[in-house]
Amino acid sequence: MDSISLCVTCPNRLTGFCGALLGPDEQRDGEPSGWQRFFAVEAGAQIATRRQQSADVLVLCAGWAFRYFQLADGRRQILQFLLPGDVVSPATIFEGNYLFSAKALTEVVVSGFVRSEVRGRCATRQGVQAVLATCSIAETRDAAELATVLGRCSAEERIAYLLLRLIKRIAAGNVIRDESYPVPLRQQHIADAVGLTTVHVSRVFGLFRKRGILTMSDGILRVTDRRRLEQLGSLR
Amino acid sequence: MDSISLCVTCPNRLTGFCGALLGPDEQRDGEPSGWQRFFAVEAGAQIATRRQQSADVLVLCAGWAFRYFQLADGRRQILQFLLPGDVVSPATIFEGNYLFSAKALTEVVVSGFVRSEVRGRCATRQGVQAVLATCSIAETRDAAELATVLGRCSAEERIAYLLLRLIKRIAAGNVIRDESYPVPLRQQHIADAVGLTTVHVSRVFGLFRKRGILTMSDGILRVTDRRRLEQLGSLR
DNA sequence: CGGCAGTTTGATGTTACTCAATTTAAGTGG
DNA sequence: CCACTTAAATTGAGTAACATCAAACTGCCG
Repeated sequence: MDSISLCVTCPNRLTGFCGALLGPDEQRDGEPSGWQRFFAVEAGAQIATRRQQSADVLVLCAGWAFRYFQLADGRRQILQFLLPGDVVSPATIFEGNYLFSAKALTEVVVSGFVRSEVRGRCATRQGVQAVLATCSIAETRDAAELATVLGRCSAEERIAYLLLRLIKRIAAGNVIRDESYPVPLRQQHIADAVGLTTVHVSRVFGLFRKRGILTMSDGILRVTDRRRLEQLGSLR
Repeated sequence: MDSISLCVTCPNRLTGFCGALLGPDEQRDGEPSGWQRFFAVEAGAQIATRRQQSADVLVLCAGWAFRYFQLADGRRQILQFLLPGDVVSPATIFEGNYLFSAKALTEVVVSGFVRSEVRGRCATRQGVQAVLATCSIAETRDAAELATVLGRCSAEERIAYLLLRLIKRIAAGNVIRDESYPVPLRQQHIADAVGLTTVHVSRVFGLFRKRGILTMSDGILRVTDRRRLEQLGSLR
């Protein structure tokens, strides 16, 4: 993970965690502010490793990544896909080492905030705590929903759930036409996220294609029957 | 859920969340302090329901309960078993309504703290924030580990993991002799916690018994081969 | 053109589910 | 104390869902 001198603009810095953390005065392009650093990470590279000590709080600025938990024998569970604006590991705001590992899916730019500074602002700056609470609540809700889906839902339901969650998050930050979403995932990632094998993921995609629900190729997910997808993948 | 006038002593109030929240001056037996109420809940009764509005932050004082998420068709996933001292739903400290439902396993005593007061103390009282952070981190870690186990582990591993987690928590607050733990769970609860059917849970217990790993009857779990159990159920 | 990573497909195996019957345990009222 | 009731656990047989193994196919890049 190389530190880059070029100052990269975090496209989502005005919203979410970054937005609350940085005052409006600091949210202009310009040289790094001293307690904020930027890193470029190449596709597929490790961003963080469980139990590793971390100097700062990482926030994803550009590209896709994922948080995961790996068992001793190599099996792994992807816990969350990370999109620009997401905190790589919210727990690092309070704790020195990572609870989970994280890897880059695409080329990625990560911003690191010095932890002590972040915590200082948590105490003093108006609104940071609220954002922190919201973020922490969202994290536990997501993890618990994932557990529910993994424990109680079929392969089709799991994949439908995952894709629905993803496209909602993608749509939140982008203009979407034709129910067509950029999703830079291999079937291996989907398998690791929903607790299946790649072979079975492929079969389910085949089924979805045959039934006219969706297709996925070239990193583009095209949803052709949103209603049916939601019948399968909504938890309510 | 009846409010009880009798003042019940929360045995764990000196540790964890309650301990940090209440000052040492308030930690004596006596009449309720005005912003803290107590409720008695009978075995099997609902303590909280998802999306229900909550006036206060509930903490379990006595008995066992569990948090769960229920799907529209009745399938449910138990997310965590709650022991005395546990916050029923940590998110309620910040949010008005429950993210998850909760039910009593045994007769239970729950203590309710007025939310505004809790939040006030979060801002001012030394140490409350740290405990809150620790508690929130533990919650996400547990949920993520659960997701990993559900997504990637076999039935035997799942049950071993669940029991190991439970006995660690039980042992933390009690004197344990003979690797023998009080566990007031039906096989139905275990099934709902690890994403299996009761029939299959029964078979796995039969296997564990035959192999001399553990037995469970009359609400007592007896571990006869801790090492083998840990080989199955440890994540490291 | 060959090589490689990712996907698809088929055949077969295993794990866990379903359904149904039986046993065990725990009350409950006479 | 004992028949009766009921909930929980166990067992067996058959089935469905998903895994495993292996081969073929696709698109891409050097």
